[in-house]
Amino acid sequence: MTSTPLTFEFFNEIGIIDQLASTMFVNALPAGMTKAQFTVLNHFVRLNLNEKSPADLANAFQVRRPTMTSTLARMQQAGLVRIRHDPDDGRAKLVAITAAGRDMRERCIFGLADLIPAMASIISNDEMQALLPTLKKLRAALDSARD
Amino acid sequence: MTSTPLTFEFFNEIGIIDQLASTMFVNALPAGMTKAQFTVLNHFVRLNLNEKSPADLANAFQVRRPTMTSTLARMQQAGLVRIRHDPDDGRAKLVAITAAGRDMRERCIFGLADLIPAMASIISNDEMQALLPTLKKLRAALDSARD
DNA sequence: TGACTTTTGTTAGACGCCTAATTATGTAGT
DNA sequence: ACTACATAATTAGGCGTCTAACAAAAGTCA
Repeated sequence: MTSTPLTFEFFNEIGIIDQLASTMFVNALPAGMTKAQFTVLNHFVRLNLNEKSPADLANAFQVRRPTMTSTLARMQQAGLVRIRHDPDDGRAKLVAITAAGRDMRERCIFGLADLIPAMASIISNDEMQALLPTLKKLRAALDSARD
Repeated sequence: MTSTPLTFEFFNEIGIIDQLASTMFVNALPAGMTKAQFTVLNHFVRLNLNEKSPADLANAFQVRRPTMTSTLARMQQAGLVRIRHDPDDGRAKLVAITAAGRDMRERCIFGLADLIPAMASIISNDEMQALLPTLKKLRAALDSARD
């Protein structure tokens, strides 16, 4: 299709896959839980972090600062994270996961477990493994292309 | 990382790539234009369509009906599409692209042209070509997995 | 010290996407 | 015909993401 350059077709597929997979993902989570919020919780647990600034978190997820502000506000409201002023920097804040946050993360992992076999019938490990290196490279390149 | 199963890592990369690429994409479009709206316009032109129902369009883009309703409402407001009741089905509507819509689509294509070389330095045609078959298969599988 | 620049976080406004529920219209089956 | 189910579109409400603009604090440097 000359009128659909490869580049557009490629990113169009990526976009639709993300949309569909994200919806399945969220539906496997406890009610009210979202992908963005789970990602934050998981980040704290996986990397065993104590406190991180919103800016650091935004950076870690390749998301803008205002996006992180609003996600964190909801998470704080839900008791999933604790936020305090950084005593060493009047501008900054420090975010930490709470016990309720860890608990919620556990329940998310539990719900998501069912998703793995479902996905296995849709795409094989070999296929994912084959694509992953290029995807990681692409992600890194796009990230550094951001101003 | 044992704690990040391949499946999650895979879809996480996809998600971030989509996010970053979409932002670049939208920034290359005329002011106020969005990816979703461009996609609709492009669909009409590429497939040389006359009229399509909102439901058909939603289906074509793997998007829910209410999503399409709101996108079309904005496009109609902007004069990019014309919407009328389907004379043969009291429930349905029929959407058509307007001259202004075609014009806008042209201007989008023009703006996007600059993106292709930029992307070329980020991922090669060969790499995209190599991934595309699996991505298309994955997209189709995820789509049919939807209820 | 003082002026300029950078960084952090927030607010405001817009979009796209979703789910749940509603209304109107069609279709099927008895 | 009537009833029951299915389909089209919408409304309402919520989340995540973005850009633009702003306030406050920190850093830089003459």
